[in-house]
Amino acid sequence: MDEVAGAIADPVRRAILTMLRDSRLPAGEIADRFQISRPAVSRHLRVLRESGLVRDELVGRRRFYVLAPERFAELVEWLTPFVQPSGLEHRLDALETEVYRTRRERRTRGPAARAQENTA
Amino acid sequence: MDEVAGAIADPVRRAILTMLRDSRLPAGEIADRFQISRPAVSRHLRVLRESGLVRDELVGRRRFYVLAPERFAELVEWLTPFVQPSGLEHRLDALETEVYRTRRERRTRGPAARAQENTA
DNA sequence: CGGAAGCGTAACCTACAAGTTACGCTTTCG
DNA sequence: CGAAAGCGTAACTTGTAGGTTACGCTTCCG
Repeated sequence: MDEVAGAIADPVRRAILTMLRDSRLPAGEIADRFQISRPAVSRHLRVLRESGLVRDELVGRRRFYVLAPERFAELVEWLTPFVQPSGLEHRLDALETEVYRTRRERRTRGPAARAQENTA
Repeated sequence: MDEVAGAIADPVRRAILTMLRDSRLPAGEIADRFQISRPAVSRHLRVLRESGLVRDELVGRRRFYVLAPERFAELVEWLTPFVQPSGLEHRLDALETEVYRTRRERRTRGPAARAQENTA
């Protein structure tokens, strides 16, 4: 829990997580999107890995990073009691949005399409 | 947003927030519950204040701290897209729990009771 | 087989977060 | 009015997070 909160506290790591929301990415491609050096990004990736927020998949000489959604829920559940009752509406809206997004993506790219992406 | 995430990353500050969930507290009483020195706690309180997660209310020579729920929602909304679809159930459960908790508290202590507490 | 591609790690530097002690400003009250 | 209560702030110390460069290990491919 402490690790998760700490991991999310850094803006670079939050940006990485946002990138991975769209698709899995190899370490090099992630590093290219930042101004900081590749080793610096590599360590951010390690922090994310150790916090359990991402997994890595080795493919040849590349290492792909993938979101590991499980741990996110912890933090959300910790935060829930603090959200003001009037904020519940917004949260339900967000939930709804998310449900639609998930459905749309499942239509767009089925499980089969997943094997095709990121093979450049 | 960065401030909020950073504020929550610290275990002491999370503990303070949890305390304030039950009732508002004066700075001294908060400090007493930790092993670290009072000035240290005082700075944690400042961080929380500047991040907008808490407000302070001056009463005589005491300074009470109160939760300011608004900012919490930001973080929750940022996290929402990452929570796995199967996690939605858990989140809805948490929501339900929270709703009941809120209702129970509103029954137990009405708005009138609020003026009575923490007047020791 | 040898060089390049792709990453991680080690060693080092620097800035900052978080702790401590000392101090000063209001407010309360005998 | 003066002392104590209640907090915040300043100044200082120290561990660690995050950046850089240098290096080494696999994997791919001409």
